[in-house]
Amino acid sequence: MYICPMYSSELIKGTLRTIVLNLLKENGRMYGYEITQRVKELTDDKIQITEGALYPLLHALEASEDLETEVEFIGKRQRKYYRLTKQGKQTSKKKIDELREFMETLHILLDANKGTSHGLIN
Amino acid sequence: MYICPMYSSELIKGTLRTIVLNLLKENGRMYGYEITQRVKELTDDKIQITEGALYPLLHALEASEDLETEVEFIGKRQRKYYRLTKQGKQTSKKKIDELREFMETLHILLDANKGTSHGLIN
DNA sequence: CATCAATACATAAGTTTCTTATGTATATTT
DNA sequence: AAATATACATAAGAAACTTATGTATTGATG
Repeated sequence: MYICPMYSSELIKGTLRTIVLNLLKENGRMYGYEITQRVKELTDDKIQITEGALYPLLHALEASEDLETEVEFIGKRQRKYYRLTKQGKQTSKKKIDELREFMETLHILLDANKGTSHGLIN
Repeated sequence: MYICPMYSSELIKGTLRTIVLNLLKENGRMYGYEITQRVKELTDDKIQITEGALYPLLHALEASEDLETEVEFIGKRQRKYYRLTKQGKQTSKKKIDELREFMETLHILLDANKGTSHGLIN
C-alpha cells in the first residue's frame, strides 16, 4: 500500500470519452468542472482529468450531437451543463459495453500462461 | 452474443506496451510476428496488433534497454527474438501493476451510482 | 482589504501513440 | 504460377492526450 500521488499516465487515452459519457448517464446532467471534481473524488485522486482534455472533448460530443447543453448563471459566473441526447444514450451504452469487454480481454491477456507450471524463467 | 469482427478501436492506446511486456515476461522470448499472432489468438481476434505499431515499439523498448535481441535464421529468413533485460523485468512488473490498478479504478468509475435507487432519470 | 485559492470557462502548441500505407524478401499452399 | 503466410521495416497522417496560457468571478485568510 503505497502513498504515491499517481497520475494515471497514458492509460486514460481512449477511455476518457467513455468515462465522461458514463458519468453523464448516471448523473443526468453535469458541468465541466463538476466532472473533473467528481472523477477526482471517485477515484481517490488517481485520475485527474485535465481541462485541456475535457473541454475540447465536451465540445466534440456536442458537435456530434451526443450531448446538449444549457447555460446557467450562478451570480455572474457561467455554468454550462451537459446532458446526453437520445443518440448520446445509445453512444454511451455502446462505449461502456465496449470498454467493459475490452477490459475483460485485457484480463485474459494478463492472466494468460499463469499457473502452467513453467515459471522457472523469472 | 454478436459475431462482429471487432477491432478494439482506440482503447489499445496506452496498453500495447504493457501487453507486449507481459507476453515477454510470460514467454521468455518471442519475435515480433509471433507476438501479433499470439495476441490475436489469445484474444479470439478481438485485438490485432498492427505491425506499424509493434515494430517501432519493440525498437523503442530496445533503445531504452528494457529488451535485448538476438537474431536467428530460419533458412534465409530472419527472425529477431526479443527478451526482457533485468531492467525490463522491473519495467514490466511496474507497468502490469499500473494497468491492473487502472482497470480497478475504471471499474469503480463505471459502477459508481449503481443501485442507489435513483435510476428514474434514464 | 488585498491577496491567494478555488471555481468556471476556453484555446493553442506540442507530444505520444496509434493507423494506414508502403516496401522488401522468403516460404508455403493451391 | 500465383496467392497467401511469414517476417522484417519505415514514413505520413490522425487521434487524443498534456502543458501552457488566458479570462473572469467568488470565497477565504491574514
